[in-house]
Amino acid sequence: MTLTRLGSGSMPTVTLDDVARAAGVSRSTASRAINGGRKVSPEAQRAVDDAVAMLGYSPNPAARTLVTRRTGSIALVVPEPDARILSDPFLAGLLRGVSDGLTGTDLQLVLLISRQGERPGRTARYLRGGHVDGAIVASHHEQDHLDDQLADAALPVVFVGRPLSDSGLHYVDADNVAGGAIAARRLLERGCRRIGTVTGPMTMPGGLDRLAGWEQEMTRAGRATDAVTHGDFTVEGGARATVELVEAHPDLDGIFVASDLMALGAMQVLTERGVRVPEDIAVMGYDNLGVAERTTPRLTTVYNPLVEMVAAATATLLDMVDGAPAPAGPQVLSPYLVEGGTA
Amino acid sequence: MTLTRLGSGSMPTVTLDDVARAAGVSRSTASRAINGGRKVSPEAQRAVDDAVAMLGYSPNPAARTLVTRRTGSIALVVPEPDARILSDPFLAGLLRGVSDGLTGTDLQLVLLISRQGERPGRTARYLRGGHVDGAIVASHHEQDHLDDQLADAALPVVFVGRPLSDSGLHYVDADNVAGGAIAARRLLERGCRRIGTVTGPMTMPGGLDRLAGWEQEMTRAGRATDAVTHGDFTVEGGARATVELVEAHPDLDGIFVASDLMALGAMQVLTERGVRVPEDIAVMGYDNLGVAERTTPRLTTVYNPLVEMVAAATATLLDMVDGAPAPAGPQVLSPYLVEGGTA
DNA sequence: TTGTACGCGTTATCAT
DNA sequence: ATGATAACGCGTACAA
Repeated sequence: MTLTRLGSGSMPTVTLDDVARAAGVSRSTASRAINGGRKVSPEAQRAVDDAVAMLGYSPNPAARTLVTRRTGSIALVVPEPDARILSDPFLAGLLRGVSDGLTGTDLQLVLLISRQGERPGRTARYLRGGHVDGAIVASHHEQDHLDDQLADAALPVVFVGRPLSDSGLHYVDADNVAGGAIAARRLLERGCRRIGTVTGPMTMPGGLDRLAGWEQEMTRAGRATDAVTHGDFTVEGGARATVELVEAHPDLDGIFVASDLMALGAMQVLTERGVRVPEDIAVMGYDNLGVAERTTPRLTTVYNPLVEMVAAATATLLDMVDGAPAPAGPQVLSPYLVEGGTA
Repeated sequence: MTLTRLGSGSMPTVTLDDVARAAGVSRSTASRAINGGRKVSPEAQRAVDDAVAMLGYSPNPAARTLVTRRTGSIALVVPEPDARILSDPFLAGLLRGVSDGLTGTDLQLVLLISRQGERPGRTARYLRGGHVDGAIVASHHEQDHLDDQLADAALPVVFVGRPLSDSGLHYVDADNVAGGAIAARRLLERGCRRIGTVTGPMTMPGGLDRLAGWEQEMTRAGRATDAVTHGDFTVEGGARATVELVEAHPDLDGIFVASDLMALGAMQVLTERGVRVPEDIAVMGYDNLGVAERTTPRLTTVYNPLVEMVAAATATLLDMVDGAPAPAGPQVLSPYLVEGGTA
């Protein structure tokens, strides 16, 4: 007897029943053999395995989900795709993190990118709708209230980066305050006499915290903290804020720029103006997520352990999905200095 | 009567039956009201709407999928995460493309990143398993035989980039031959007397085609095409290949580097060696996917219309999912020159 | 160890 | 327009 493979015509969906019949056992036995394989005789097991191979059987995920209440997938939520998110190593870092965290599992990744102009609440509805077993939410903006919308959800959720409204949600974060301090310290130890900073958006925890850390360290060293301008985590924004900064404070000989992308912009405008980096002005960046490596000279920067954060978040999420209680406090990872030639 | 919201306890899964009961109609009517709303009286519609809102009802996707045979999601397959894929604007471009193509739809995106060390065929099995309604496959390497594995599948699939084994699959591509020619032409018109090229991997269609285009144009202009070295689409590889190239051909005054990342490496080593760009040697890049914008001077390059390709692929896929036949031939988009200061 | 029977939540068919 | 009722494909108590 020959097996006829139907060409492009829709395959006649081989079901568990077919497998059972072909193996000469009942559906239950076939099911057990296919899953754990517990409580099934070697012969039955073999018969089922053969039938599966023969028929090219693949369990229907929907049916399985319907009864097990497990979808086998988790969501990565990337809200508000502003310039920073979609154009940068940031996104790649996120994906590497969850990808790392998912190795060994059979879970798949559903990527939720909030498209602008879509009805608010759509993402939250999707997440609560039972499409996924859990979610990790990255870098949310202030305006979207995903944290509130998810606060009372049954769905396991882990945030990457401290949510603005601390509603008891679990999250993993990097110690951006410490990072800002590291940057300041480097410039101080380097002997800079007058140090300024270009911050990130004051609406984002990361921007705020890095500034706070810088101020702390500067103050501790008895330095002024008045040379501050604000950027938006983009190259152009960094360039603009740097021009502002140096024009307002011509005596600067060291700048902490709160992201590598902005630092890139800073280096460009400084170079254009004939300012030598680091001889005239030392520049510290932040992130080390693929940009700092590519400047000349290589940017001295602070590593923002994004991949590790996301991997940790994923690991935690997996535990929660498996029924483990959410960890008591947040996990906080430490940034560290990455040597370069600009500070 | 007050609605009691259960706190963290797992919500008692409100089903369509509950809605129907609360609305005083049958399940069928409730279902119709919730979906198209066809053949349902205004009163019934209102009653159902109210009940839905009241109960916070959300249809069970698994149950729905089970009967409709639609999952409401498509997969983006990113095989073989080598250096190029995960660390670069390439991935961001892919995601922007599908994201663009998905606007207006209720489809979600499942990201399939082949993790190395996983059983081969896993991805193909997943795709054939009915988890998604369709798939777009990007930038596959030679070694994974996803194209073969998917050739006879019932699942709608669109490739981004020409598959190596042309098995009648549908794909959308960029005209890399034309792109290579554009790069060559620019260098020729600029007055370069001796032109070389750093290619991409000779195992990838893009690498091969860009070289072919360059050779075509050079030959047409009566120039030699012997100054060729091979890179791997990475910064380091580009730097290495460039050194090789200029050492073997000291008379070069123009180089076409087949990717911006490699061009970045090229500019770095050239600068280190005291070679001025573009005065001594003009440099043409390729891609314009986020790297060229950030070099100083800005790289002159050829735009590889990745986002448009993926968006087109997604659009085609959506049609196919909706039952439309696969287009006859491949869609091919055209690259174009992007001005910069290096050539 | 194996099989029987039921339930998961929805949509689709077909009378009414 | 509405309402029974039958699938959809699978896991799993429970009984044997």
